[in-house]
Order: sequence, then structure tokens, then C-alpha cells
Amino acid sequence: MKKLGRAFFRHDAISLAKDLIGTILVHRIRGRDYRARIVESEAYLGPRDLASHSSKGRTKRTEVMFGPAGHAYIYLIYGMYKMFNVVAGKTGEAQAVLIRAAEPLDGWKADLSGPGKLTRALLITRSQNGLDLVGNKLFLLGVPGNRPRIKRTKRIGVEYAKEWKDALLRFYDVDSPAVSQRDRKE
DNA sequence: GCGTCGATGGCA
DNA sequence: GCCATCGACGCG
Repeated sequence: MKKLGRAFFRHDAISLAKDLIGTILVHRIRGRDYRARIVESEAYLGPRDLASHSSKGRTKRTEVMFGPAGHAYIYLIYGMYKMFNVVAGKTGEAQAVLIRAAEPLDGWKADLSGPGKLTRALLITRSQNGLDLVGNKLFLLGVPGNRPRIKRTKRIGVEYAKEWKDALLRFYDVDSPAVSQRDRKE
């Protein structure tokens, strides 16, 4: 397995959302590595995508999305859940991929089957907003020969996004038990 | 199994 | 006044 570099992240959000399925997310805390295999993601295409925060323009909150690919965009939702995103595309395009679910590795027992549960278990905090994922703290590993069977559906929780609410921009590994049965419709 | 609802805080 | 959510509760 090889650490993923800048070039991996510089693709458009749709490509990256698919490419991230099956890769390993590593959070290194006090010498211990928490590792998980990503199995569900969503693409947010930039300012024209009404479901994307970047459609609100460049603000203090969305600033990192407008920056270079491969950085973490982390924000708080519903007052208690942190969402972990990876900035995609070219600098200024403000595209991102939301990581929605993963499988814990190395015998680690944790429920990572949801974007809020994932950040809680992996101890991902808002203080890591803007963190460079091409580094040694929070990073990704590519798995040689990784060829997950991927299904494509509409995104979850974006009913407000008008003509964008039904866009098929959610991806998940059909063979993963971390994607619940009830989240497989459509 | 399903529908409904409250928690809780940052942001525009 | 919204939310890129979760978990608890009440069904029958």
C-alpha cells in the first residue's frame, strides 16, 4: 500500500468520489494509527451545485474548498456532528467529496457507518479543517488491485437543492457490510 | 420494520 | 431559521 499524493486528489469530484472507495483512511494519534477502509462517498461539484456549500460563494466557512485539492474540509452540522470532506479538482473550483462510511481495520471495533459516526470514532475534529491530507497526521493509502463493485445513487439529505437533489452523485461499495441495507435504495 | 422528533451550535 | 445527522421512541 502506498500513501496517496497530490495528483490523486486533483481530479474532478465525481472521479475522486469513486477512486476513494476502497482506499484506506489513516488517522495517526499519539503514535497509534486508526485505519478504516472507505466504502461510501458523495461528490459535491462546486458553486453551480446547489447542494454544495460552495454554492454560497467564498466565505470563512467555504474557504478551504476553494483552495488546493487534497486538503480536509471539515464542518459542524446540527450542532454536534462533524462532516469530513476531501477537497477535489483544481484550485478555485471548490469541489469536494464527503466521506460517508468506512470499515474499521486491524480488529478495531467501531461503527463507521455514517458521516457523523465516522468522524466521531476516528476523532476527527474541526481543528483539522484545512489540514493537508498529503502529510503524516491524516492521510490515505491506495490498495493495489482495488476494484470494488460500486453503485451510484442520489445524495442523502439534500432535498433543498432543487434540480440538484436527485443528481446521482453518491457512491458506495455494494459488497460492504458498513453500508446498511436501508441506505441501498434508489 | 417504519415514521417522527429533539438535540445542539455555527453560520449567513 | 436553516442545516451534507443520529438515536430514541412509539407503534401494534
